[in-house]
Amino acid sequence: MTDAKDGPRARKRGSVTLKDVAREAGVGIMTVSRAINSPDAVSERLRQRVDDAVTALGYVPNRWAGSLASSRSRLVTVIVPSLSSGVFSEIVSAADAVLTPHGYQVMVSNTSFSLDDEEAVCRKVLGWRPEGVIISGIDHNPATREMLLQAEIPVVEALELGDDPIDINIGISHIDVGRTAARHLVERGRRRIAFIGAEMALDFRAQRRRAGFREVLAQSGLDLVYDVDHPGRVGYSTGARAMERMLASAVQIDAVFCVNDELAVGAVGAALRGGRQVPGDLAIIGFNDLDLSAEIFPSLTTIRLPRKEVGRLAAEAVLAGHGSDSARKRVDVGFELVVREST
Amino acid sequence: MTDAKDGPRARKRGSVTLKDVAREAGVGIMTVSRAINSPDAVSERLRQRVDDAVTALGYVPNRWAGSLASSRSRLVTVIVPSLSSGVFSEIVSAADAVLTPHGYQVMVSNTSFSLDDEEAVCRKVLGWRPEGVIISGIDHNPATREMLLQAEIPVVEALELGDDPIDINIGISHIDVGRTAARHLVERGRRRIAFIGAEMALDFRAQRRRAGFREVLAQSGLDLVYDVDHPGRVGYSTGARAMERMLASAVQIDAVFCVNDELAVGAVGAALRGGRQVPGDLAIIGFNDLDLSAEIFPSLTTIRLPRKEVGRLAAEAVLAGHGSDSARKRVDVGFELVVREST
DNA sequence: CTGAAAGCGCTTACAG
DNA sequence: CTGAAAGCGCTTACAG
Repeated sequence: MTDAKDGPRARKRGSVTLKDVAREAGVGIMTVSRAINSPDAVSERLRQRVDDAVTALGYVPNRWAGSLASSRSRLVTVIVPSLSSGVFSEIVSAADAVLTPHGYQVMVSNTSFSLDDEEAVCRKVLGWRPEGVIISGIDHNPATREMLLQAEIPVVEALELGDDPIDINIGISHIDVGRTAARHLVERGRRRIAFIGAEMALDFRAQRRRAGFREVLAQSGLDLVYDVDHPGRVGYSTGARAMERMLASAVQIDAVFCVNDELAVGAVGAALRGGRQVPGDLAIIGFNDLDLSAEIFPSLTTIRLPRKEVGRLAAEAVLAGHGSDSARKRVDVGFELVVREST
Repeated sequence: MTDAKDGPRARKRGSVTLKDVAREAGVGIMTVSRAINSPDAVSERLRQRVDDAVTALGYVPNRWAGSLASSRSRLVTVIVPSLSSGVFSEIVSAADAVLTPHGYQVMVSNTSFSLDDEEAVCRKVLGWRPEGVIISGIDHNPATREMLLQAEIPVVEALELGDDPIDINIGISHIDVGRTAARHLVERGRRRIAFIGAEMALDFRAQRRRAGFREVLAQSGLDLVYDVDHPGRVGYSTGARAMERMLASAVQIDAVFCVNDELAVGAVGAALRGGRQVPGDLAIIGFNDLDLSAEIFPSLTTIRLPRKEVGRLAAEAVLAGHGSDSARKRVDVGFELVVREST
C-alpha cells in the first residue's frame, strides 16, 4: 500500500535505466550501451565517465529489454526429473561450470518424472526463449517433441541413447547396464537373485535396466526370485525399508540388483543391521556410482555413468549450436562396472 | 550459415508472435493477450478461436516482452554456495515446490563459497529483475548488501541467523550447533576429542560451528586433541581421507566432530575399514542430518537443520513480499540433536 | 466484451 | 568514436 500513488503502476521505483546513466554521464544512451557491452569501441575518457555514472547510480542492465532487443537470451534450460537427487544436480553443476564462463545463465526445471509435467515445464521454459535445452532421457510426449523441434535451438537429450533423437543425444544404453549387472552377479556364482526398485512406473531408464538384467538372467536359466517396486520415493530410506522387507520374507536370496545407488546404499545399511554379511550372505550391486558409494563400508559395487561428462558434453553441444556435425549428434559416453567390496 | 540472408539478423525464424496469432484468429492482439492471461474476460466464442490459433501455430508467449511490459518477471533467484551438494539442492527443491504452483520460475546460481563470486553472481542475476532473492548465509561483501538493498525486492538470507539482516532472515545459530555437539560428546564421557573440517576458510557457518564446539570443550577443561581442515572439497571421500590420516597419526582419540554429515559419513566408513569400532573406539557426530545419515550402519548421530522448512519458509517470505511484518523478519527454525548409533 | 495507442528498456542498423 | 530513429513482443490504461 505504501506505493499506491507513486504514479502509473508504481513504476518500478529504484529502477535505474540506461537513460538515467546517460544523463548522469552527459552522453547518449548508445554510448552507455557500448561502454558496457563493448568497452573497446568507446573512447577512454567517455568510458570512464560512464563507468562512474554506472557505479554512482548502481545501474544494473535490464536483461529483459536487452534480450528482447537483441534476440539473445543467454539462457540455457536444463530439465531434470528431480532437483533433490544428487545424480541430477551433478549434471546441472557440470553444465553450469561450462556455460557460466561463456556468459550463459542456467535455468533448471524439474518434471517429477512425469511426462505430462515435462510437457508443461517445457512449454513454460520456452517462453523464456532459451538458446538451448538440455533434457533428461529420450521419452517425451509427442507434444513435447514437437515444441522442442519448433524452437529451432539446440536440444540435448541426455543420459540415455535413443533411436530417434530430437537433435543431439548424449548417454548410454540402460539395457546394457542391466545386462552388465546381471553378468557380474552370475559370474560371481550367485543364483538366487533379487531386484529392488522404486518409482519404477515413471522411470523408463530404470525399467530398461531391469529388463536388461532379467534378459541375461534368463540366458543363464535364472529368473528373479524376488522382485519389488517398493512404495515410496527413490532414496536411501526406501532402499533400507525394501531390504528389511526382503529379509523378512521367506525367500532365500544371495544377491540383489538395486536399480540405483541410493537404494543400494540404504539396502547395504539395512542388510548389515539385519545381521547379514555383505557380500558373504548377500551381494549387492547398484547403479550410478555416487561419490558416497566408494566410501561406505563395505564399499558398493556399482555401474558408473560418467555424469559430469554428460553434463559437460551437453553444455558444449549447446554452445556449438545444432548438432549439424552428424558425427557429434549421438555420443555414447559409455559406462563402467566398478567392482568393490559389496559383491 | 543457412540463415545468412533470412533478413535483418535472421529475425528469429519460427518465432510466432501475438500478432501472428491475432491474424490467424481474425481478432486484435489484445484479445489474444486476454484470452491467454485472463480467459474469463473474453467471450467464449473468441476464446475458442484464439485457442485454436495458438495451437495451430504452436505459439509460446515471449516472457521477455511480457516481463518488460508488465514489470513482473515471475522469477525468484536462489543463490547457494554449491549446486552439487545435496544440502543446498534440497533447499532449492523445497523453495521450488512452493514457488512453481504460484507461477514463479526459480533461477539458481552458485557462488562456490566465494564472497567475490557471490557479488558477481548477484549483479548478474539482478539483471533478470527477479521478484525475490533467497541467498545463503549472512556473510556478504558490502557491495552485495548494497545491491540487494537497492533492488527493493524481498531478500531472504537463509540458513544462519545474523544480527543485521538485509531484509528477511531464516535460519539457526551455528555457534549453538557446535556447542550442542560438544555437550553431547562430553556427556557421553568422551575426553580425547577431534575436529574434522574441509574448505573451512570459505565456510563461515562451519567456522562458527567449530568455534561453539571449542567453547564448550574449554568449559569442561578440554581442548581439541586433533584439529584438521583437510585439503580437498567437502565430500564423502574427503571425510574418509581425513579419517584415515587421523587414524594413522599417533594421537589417541575417542570422539570426532565432523563439521558436516558428508565428512562424517566418509569418516565412519574409513573408521570401520580401519578396524575401529564405532562408537566403541570412536564416537562420530556430524551436522545436517542427510537422508542417508539414518540409514548407514552404524547410523550417524548428527544435528538436524530443517532444510526443507528453510526452503519453504524462504519461498513463502518472498511471496509475502518484504518483511514488513517485523515479527516475521527473523525466524529461528531451530535445530535438533539426533542421537543415533555412532555416539 | 473488444481494440488502437503508447511505452516498457534495451540493441540494431544507419548516419554523421 | 558518437547519437537519433526504429523496433523487439508484449501489457497497461484508455476508449468505445
